[in-house]
Amino acid sequence: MQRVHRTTAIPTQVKDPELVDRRRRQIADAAVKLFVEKGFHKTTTRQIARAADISIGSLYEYFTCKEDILYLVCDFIHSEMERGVSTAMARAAGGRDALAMVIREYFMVCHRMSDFILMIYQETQSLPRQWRQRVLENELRITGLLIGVLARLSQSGELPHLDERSVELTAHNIVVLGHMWTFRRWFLGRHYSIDAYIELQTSAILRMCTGGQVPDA
Amino acid sequence: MQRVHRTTAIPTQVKDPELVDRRRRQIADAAVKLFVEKGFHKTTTRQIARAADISIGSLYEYFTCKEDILYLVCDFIHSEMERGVSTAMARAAGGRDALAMVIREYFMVCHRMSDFILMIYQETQSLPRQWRQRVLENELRITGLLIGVLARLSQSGELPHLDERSVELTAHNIVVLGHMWTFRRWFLGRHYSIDAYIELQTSAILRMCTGGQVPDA
DNA sequence: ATTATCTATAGATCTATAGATAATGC
DNA sequence: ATTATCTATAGATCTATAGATAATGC
Repeated sequence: MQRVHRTTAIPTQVKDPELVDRRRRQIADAAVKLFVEKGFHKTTTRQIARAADISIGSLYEYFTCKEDILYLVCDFIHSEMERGVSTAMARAAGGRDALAMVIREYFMVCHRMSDFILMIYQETQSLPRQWRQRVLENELRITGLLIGVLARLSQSGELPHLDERSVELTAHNIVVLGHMWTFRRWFLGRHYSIDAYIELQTSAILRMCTGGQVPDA
Repeated sequence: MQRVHRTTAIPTQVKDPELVDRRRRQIADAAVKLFVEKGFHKTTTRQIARAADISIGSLYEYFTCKEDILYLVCDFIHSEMERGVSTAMARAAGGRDALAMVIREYFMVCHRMSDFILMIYQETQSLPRQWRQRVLENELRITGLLIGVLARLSQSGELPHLDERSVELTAHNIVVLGHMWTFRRWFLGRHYSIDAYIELQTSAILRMCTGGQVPDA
């Protein structure tokens, strides 16, 4: 329902809400491919319409401007990220090596969503002020998922106790080191497999968290 | 002379090389401000010409296309970064806590160059293939400076011995955590001063490198 | 009747250049 | 003469909309 709320924030001429959802999904699916491939500014509204298999006129019944489409695309990507990270967290939570599993699962989400994450880094600036704001809030919500996990592990003693600040910053670090695989892939991908990358980064992050105090070894 | 080589790679109609350098600098200075403010695509060549205080016709005597200007701007930024990081490394090298000083100096360069680093993240994709390649090489050269420092510290025993891979990846991590201050500044800047950020990240990175084995304490 | 869709295009750009003019050096 | 600069604009977009047409439901 969160999604419905956000989607309906974009004005439309079309009355049937179910149709609006369907067409917007169809348009966003077409647009995201083009944005990833050529970037937002080099993609024309006509190309989006053609790829979505509707006319340019219809397209403008569902959006008031091109930036709307970009916002919707970003929003879909973040929903997908959040979904991915949530289930990953659930799968990994509990048990020993919980943090290592959390990191692995999160990094795999980044790996899968590589192109989309990269696109968000590049095009967020093209959004109107208010929507950029919302995209950043989405980014923060995803970081929040990791903050939650770290806080829990820190509480339960599976990690050495970290103060609130350190938990927060560590979560941001993990998030960004996951993104790093996407925006330095032109280098990393040539020298490391995703598994090697995850393994090395996981042990680095664990050292960062535990500072050598392995909790129960 | 590296710079001259690169600059002259961009074709021009103007014969006097000293004039070419001067005008291009003047144009790049104007352009970078506009690119930071509005992005590459929303900046017009006319705006650049006006801001540089030359006519649009003259501008096209020094560049063959708009992307040339972006490339030159990126190149200047990377030169400036490299200069900053080099002198920072020199200032910090040697002595105990060498790594902590290196990190501080590097992060301060990122802080100073915040807007420009962010712009490169956003606009590198807008460059033609070959020049994007060059920008990425520049990025790698800067990372190389940190690899060099880490390798030296690791050799000299100021850090625990790290294998080649770990040195390389740690350098990338430091580089990216410096960039993180620029592209998450909308959040971090509201919660941390640059000094607090550096302090927290430095201790995190040190733990990451030493894994609790403090070398001589 | 109402809703959704389409075609055709107005209107507003923006990049890059042609051709004219001014400045410089022999 | 040569080099650098300018003005004016060709030519090629591209976004967004007006107004016509088709589909749907009463």
